[in-house]
Amino acid sequence: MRLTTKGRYAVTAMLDLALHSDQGPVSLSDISNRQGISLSYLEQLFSKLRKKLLVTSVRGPGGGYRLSRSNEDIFVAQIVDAVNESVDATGCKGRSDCQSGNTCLTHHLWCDLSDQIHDFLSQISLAQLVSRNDVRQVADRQNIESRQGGADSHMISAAIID
Amino acid sequence: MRLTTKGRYAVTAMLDLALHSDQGPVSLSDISNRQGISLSYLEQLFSKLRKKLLVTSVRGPGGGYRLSRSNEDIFVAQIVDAVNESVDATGCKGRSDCQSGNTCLTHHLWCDLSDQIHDFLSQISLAQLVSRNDVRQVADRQNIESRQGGADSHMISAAIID
DNA sequence: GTAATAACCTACTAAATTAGTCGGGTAAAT
DNA sequence: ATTTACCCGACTAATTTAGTAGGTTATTAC
Repeated sequence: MRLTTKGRYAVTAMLDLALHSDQGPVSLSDISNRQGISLSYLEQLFSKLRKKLLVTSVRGPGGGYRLSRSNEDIFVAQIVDAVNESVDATGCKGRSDCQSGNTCLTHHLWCDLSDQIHDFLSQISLAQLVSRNDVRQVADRQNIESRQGGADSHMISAAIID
Repeated sequence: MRLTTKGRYAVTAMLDLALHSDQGPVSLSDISNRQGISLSYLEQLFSKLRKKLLVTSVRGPGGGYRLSRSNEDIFVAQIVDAVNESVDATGCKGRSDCQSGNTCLTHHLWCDLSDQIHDFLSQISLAQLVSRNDVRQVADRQNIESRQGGADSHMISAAIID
């Protein structure tokens, strides 16, 4: 089971895309600025997201990425699966060969847990996240920050206050 | 969020302990043989389990480890917490400082997921696992194997068959 | 057509973590 | 006294993460 920044970044970036989808294609440098994620790293993640048909790209000036389908039809589990290989909690990827060829004592427990996590993340769509209050609040803050010049501008103000 | 072999080994070992608790203290070398986990690695894990008061130790010949309380009062979440630091899915460990001091866009989502996982694993006791059919079947196989001489004896038989 | 933009691609790298190993101790039973 | 088995710290190889670097290709604006 691995859920690290890779999966978290991917979901955050996709949510950013969903939040700004009314403004035409969103460039990775915009996402990088707003979310504080390295541009090159985003490129790697979006390469995978594109191959899994979650986004489409538009090249050239004014280009960027778009969600390949509606907000409501993209689920967190799909995004995490696209960049992590899976949210599998077993060590044997469900093959039941965890103890040198045989099923280990706790195999079924980890299968149950995997199902639990997958079900949970499969039920949450980008549309649901967009409409959440906590998400809207953070998004509003980020929009103000990025208009003032970059994701870390609050750090500078903090330094000035000090 | 990390759930790797460390946590899985710990739960497997604790379940082995629960399954053989009627036979007095269980030595780590017994667990190592039955479960195919390195002895030195088990020692590290049990050092943490002991510090978290999940097991008690008996030194000297015939010694080993015992569960510190009843089957029914030890839960999978406690075991995983004892060896991993936590099953937290956020990157900021709940501190809400995920984006250079501020809350990141998906912070609350990962909090919800963490709660979900923790609730699930908190409800499963060792006693419940011991009474599961899938666990009993694997345990029976392991008992036969270990009487025949080690956890990997089936590998040898397989080699002979080849 | 040229310059700018931004996607696309491959390869490399530093840091962290995992999953161990190794070599010694120390307490208790025979 | 010797064996058993817990206890402890340091070390290590392999893997993964997170990010960098340096380019190429497609598209738009001038």
